[in-house]
Order: sequence, then C-alpha cells, then structure tokens
Amino acid sequence: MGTTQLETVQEPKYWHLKTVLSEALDSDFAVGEILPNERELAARFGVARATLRQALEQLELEGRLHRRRGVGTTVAPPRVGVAVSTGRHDWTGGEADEAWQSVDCESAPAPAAIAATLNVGGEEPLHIVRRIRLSHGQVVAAELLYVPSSSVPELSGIDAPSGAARARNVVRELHRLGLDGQDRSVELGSARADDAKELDRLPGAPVLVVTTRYLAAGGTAAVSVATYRADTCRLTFGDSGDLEISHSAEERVAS
Amino acid sequence: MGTTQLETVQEPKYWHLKTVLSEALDSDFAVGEILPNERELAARFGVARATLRQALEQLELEGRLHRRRGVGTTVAPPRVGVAVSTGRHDWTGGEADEAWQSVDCESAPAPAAIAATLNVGGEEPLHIVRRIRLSHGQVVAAELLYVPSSSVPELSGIDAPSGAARARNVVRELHRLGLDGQDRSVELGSARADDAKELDRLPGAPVLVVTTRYLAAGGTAAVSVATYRADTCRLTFGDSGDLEISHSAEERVAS
DNA sequence: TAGTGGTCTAGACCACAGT
DNA sequence: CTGTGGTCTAGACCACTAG
Repeated sequence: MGTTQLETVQEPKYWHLKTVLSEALDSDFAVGEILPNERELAARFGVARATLRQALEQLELEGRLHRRRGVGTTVAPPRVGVAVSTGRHDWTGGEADEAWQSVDCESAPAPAAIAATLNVGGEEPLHIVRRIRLSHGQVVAAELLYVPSSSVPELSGIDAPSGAARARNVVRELHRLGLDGQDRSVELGSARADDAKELDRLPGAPVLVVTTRYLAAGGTAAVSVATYRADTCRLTFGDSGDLEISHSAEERVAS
Repeated sequence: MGTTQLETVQEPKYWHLKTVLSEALDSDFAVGEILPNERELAARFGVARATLRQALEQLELEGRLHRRRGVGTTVAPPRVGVAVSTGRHDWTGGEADEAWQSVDCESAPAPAAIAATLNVGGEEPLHIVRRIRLSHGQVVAAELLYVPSSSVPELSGIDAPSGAARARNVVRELHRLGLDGQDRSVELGSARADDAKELDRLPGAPVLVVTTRYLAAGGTAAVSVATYRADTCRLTFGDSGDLEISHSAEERVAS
C-alpha cells in the first residue's frame, strides 16, 4: 500500500490530514456548516476512521471544529474572548453580558491543596460556592469558590445552609470585604465529570483552569478554581481594550 | 468478556483507568520513576493498548506523566510556575533565571492577522524575532516577536539582516521605546513543527498560546506570539507574590 | 428508527533511544 | 541489536440525537 507514493512520507498521515482539512475549512466551509460524517471522510481520504479522528481531534483542540454525538461535526465560530483580568479588582471578573451566576453553595472541607493556601485546617468546613459564567448566552466556565467562614463573619446563621440564595449571600458578604489584589495562574486540565456537565462537554474535555487567590486584609480571603472551555474560549488579560487576533483566515457565516 | 462484572460500567474504561492510575501515581510512585511499558500495563489491566494509551494521554495532558519514545513513561514533576505578567511593564517578561533568549531574526511579511493588528500592510516586511524562554534550565516557551520597522527607526541598516545579533539589536531598540501597556490573551493550541522542535516536543503537542500586544506612543509597537509547553507550565499572572497550589497530593522525589 | 460521534479491540509496522 | 512509545488498520458495538 503506497501512501500516495513518492515525496515526504516522513510526516504522520493524521498531521498531513489535519493540514489539508484545515485549509479546506478556511476556503470551502462556512461557520456552522456541517461536515460529511467520519466514515465518509475517512473513505474519501483513504485512511482508517481512527486516523481521521486523530486529525479531527486536533482541529477540535484548536477550536476549529465542534463535534456532537448523534448530530455531527460542524465548523466552529472563532473563539470568544473572555476577560479574566480587567485591571480593576472586583469579585465578578466582568460584568453585564459577561457575569458570573451563583448556582449553589455547600459547607464542606476543602481539598488539601486549597486548605493549605487558605491557611485553614484540612478538616474545617468552609463555604464552597458554585458559579457559572455566561458569555453570549453560552456557559463558558464553571467555578468553585472556596470561602473560609472567617472571611464572611457577618453571614447570618439563619440563612439556608445551601442553595443559590446562600451562594449569593456569601458573594455579597465577600464584596464588603474589599480587595487588595489577586494572584492568578492558568494551566491546562481536563474537565471533571461535574464541570463537564455544566459546560455541556464530555468528561475529560480540555479546559483552561484559572486559579485565583483573592487577597484582602493582608491575607488570602478566598480561592477560586474556574474551569473554562478550552475549545471555545480565549482568555484575555487586558491593561486596556480588547485583543482581536484571529488565527484563521476570514470567516463566512452560514445562512 | 465481562468488564470486571457488575457495577457502574456506564463509565468509559479509559476514564476509569485514568482514575485508577492517577491514584496509583499519588500513592505508589515517586517523581521521575519509570512506569511499566504500555504493553504490560495494558495486559495488567486487561484492556487493549489503545485504551490504555487513551488514559495515559489524559494524564500527560494534565502534566502528571511524561512520555518519551524509545525511553518510556515517567512520573512528571509538578508543573513549574512561569510568570507571564508581573504587573511591571517590561519587554523581557521576567528576569534572571526566567529570561528570554534571542535566537534569530529575519525580515519577512507578517501573517495577515498579525499585520492587521499592527496596522501595517500584509506585504510589508517587518522584523520577526525568534526567542526562547528558559526556566530551570528547560525550554518552556518559543516566541515570535513581530516588530514593524517603524517601531525601531534607529536600527542601523548596516546590521546583519538576520541572526541572533540582529535579534538582540531589535529587542534593545524596542526597550528604548518605553511601554505604555500591554494586552494579553491565552488560548489552547497545538505546536507547529518549528515550535515543537524548540520545545523538544512532537508536532501537535498541546501548548498555551500567549498573544501579547505591546502598546507604545499611542499605538501597537509590536506583537508577540509565545507558545508555552502546556504539559509542564503553569502560567502565573501576579499582582504580587507567587501562587502555589498543587493539584495533586504531596510528592516524593526519586532517589 | 436511522445516523452520528464515542469507545474498544487485536493486531501490525515504524521511528527513536539506548546498548 | 532490543525495547520503548507513535502511528495505523479494519473491523465491532455503544450512546446519543433527531425525525
């Protein structure tokens, strides 16, 4: 079986395939357009389905494709810019269209790594607030916000011990605290089952994990771990305006 | 072939495998220790090698494993924190142990997306400086810095048209310009062949692409596209000190 | 129900690192 | 050379979506 014979066969098939597909996406397809199914594409390019899938996975990782079981593979729109740090110090991470939405709250001990950062005992229960972040009507991030009881002393014990209302109360009390600064880190991860569900992705989907330490009154007042969809999001950290660089050619929009 | 019989087989095998392996890594292995080879691991867990590899890929994506062809699979050390934004405005992105190193420079037209951001014609050649970033003696990032000629007018025409010396000169001239601010974005990508080579990874390896727009004299003075190894790096954006949260349990070091 | 992508298998051969 | 991970094949079945 000659791999289309002569010339540069030192490049993996799936890599070459990815390049070919990528160029085809730029020139022959519009955003939202649906591609032929995997079995047909594999046959068309003369490769096994697994090989074709390897190329598609790469393109999905780069945010060029969107694959949904039972539906098909579509051309993804350019990634949306999501402001993570605006220079201002606030607890929302954005506003208006770009806001966080409190979903739930429970009292439980934090994971060891979080507890250490917060300087609390590993057994001591604290408020764990779950929030999601919407952008353009889509969920782009799921977050767990760890708040020691000592950071929100005014919180009434009469509140419900959990639920969205409680979550909003915790965040509100946190606002009162003021904010001296924040440290952030970004790393690649894979979505846990619960986060994947919120993000409408399969478990293990690639995510950008943003860990933020909120500083107030000379200490760490809270820690948040936010997981952003890596396929659809471009995180922005602006001193000023937005950064608009598209890594692909111009896009057309499907009618 | 019963999948170890009764109970929860609604979870993909590779996902369950990943969990089991992850726990084993925490409890039974030291950093740097070498794992049994894939064929043996697959046999040990009673799955096909492809399935085992799916689990290993996830763990590598999370920075828990390091796989090298011809060598084996080893337990990776915790990700290194790399300061991307220190609050200060400089052209190095860090200092001392964490510095950039100019490698090469050429004159060529920029990609369309970059040219648009810089407000230069798509045909007009500009300085393209290649730099690499070292941390703890390892290459953690490869960068292309796009500098319009108008940003470095003093640059002597007598300079060599390319090479490391020329690269250093461009950066030095850039320093003179001062810096009003910078916009950044972070997104997931896969390494191009040239970047992969610098990073000692295979093409397509997951990378964090940091795009920075340098603002000076009321305009965009330069744009840089830096690709960081996603497997080994945690990008930090600090208002102040460092953020030290380990997502895995305590580590032991192999003797 | 029909069609899609997701998972899994049991092989095979290749490229590379170390000896 | 041997052993490792990387690529590739040609099937099979499953879970999900939509008509």
